[in-house]
Amino acid sequence: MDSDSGSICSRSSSPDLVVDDSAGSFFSNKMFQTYCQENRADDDEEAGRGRTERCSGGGKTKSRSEVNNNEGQDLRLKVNSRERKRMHDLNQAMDSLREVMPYAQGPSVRKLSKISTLMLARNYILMLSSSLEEMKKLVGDIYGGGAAIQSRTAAHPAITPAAPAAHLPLHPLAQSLHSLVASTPSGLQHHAPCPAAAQALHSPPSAAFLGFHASVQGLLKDPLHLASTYRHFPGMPCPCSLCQPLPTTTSTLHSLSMIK
DNA sequence: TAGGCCATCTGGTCCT
DNA sequence: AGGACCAGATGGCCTA
Repeated sequence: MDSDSGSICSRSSSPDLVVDDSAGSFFSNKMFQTYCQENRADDDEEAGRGRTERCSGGGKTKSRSEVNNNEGQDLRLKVNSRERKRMHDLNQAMDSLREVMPYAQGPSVRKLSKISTLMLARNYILMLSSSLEEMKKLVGDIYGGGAAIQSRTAAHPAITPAAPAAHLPLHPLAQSLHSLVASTPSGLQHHAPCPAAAQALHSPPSAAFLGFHASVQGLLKDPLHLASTYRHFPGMPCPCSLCQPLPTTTSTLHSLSMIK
């Protein structure tokens, strides 16, 4: 009935957002489409009837007030439908964000709440950023002196720049990266409760190098109850609030203040 | 049963 | 004027 209702699930208000329909998020796409098909008609009709009296002219000529009433009603329905669709788009975006977050996804794991998803994503980005910075430093340390490497390779032709790791002790970050690369997709299934088991699974040097402080972790509260729903990847830095690095920078201080 | 989370409606504000 | 965005209110569902 509503002219707008047919397009509820079809268009995204954010054109640059790509949502993968094949991905198996909880309330994304399939469930939502089913929901739309089942409730579309009822929603719009009930929404109108529930709040504003519907004028049933019964085929007779409608008075001006009735026409205005119907127009206002239609407008209200259209606005409601748009708002509903906007929120659905927002939820789809939230689902697509959940899909790329490092937490267990499946029928047996409860979906992250919106606030948890956002805060987890923020912590994850911060963690990746710091890891990237550390990696840059590491690369700078290893390859920084190009001349030094040249002279080294000249003195020892067997040592090539392509294979420095074979002769240098692995940096802790490199170790953690190795474990990252080595983790298979099946390894992406979380299996360790936070944070003690995660600490046991992390190789101690890499965990320490990435700034995870178990003694402090134990003291931190988890206001979002992430620990109950969030499980950790083996060998992977954890972005959850329990495993956050110490607030040594202003950004992390901000993150802590954001956690209330 | 209380509290958390969510979907929806609604009115207001801002922008094009 | 119409649409997007936002926040408050409300009610339903689920879990501890």
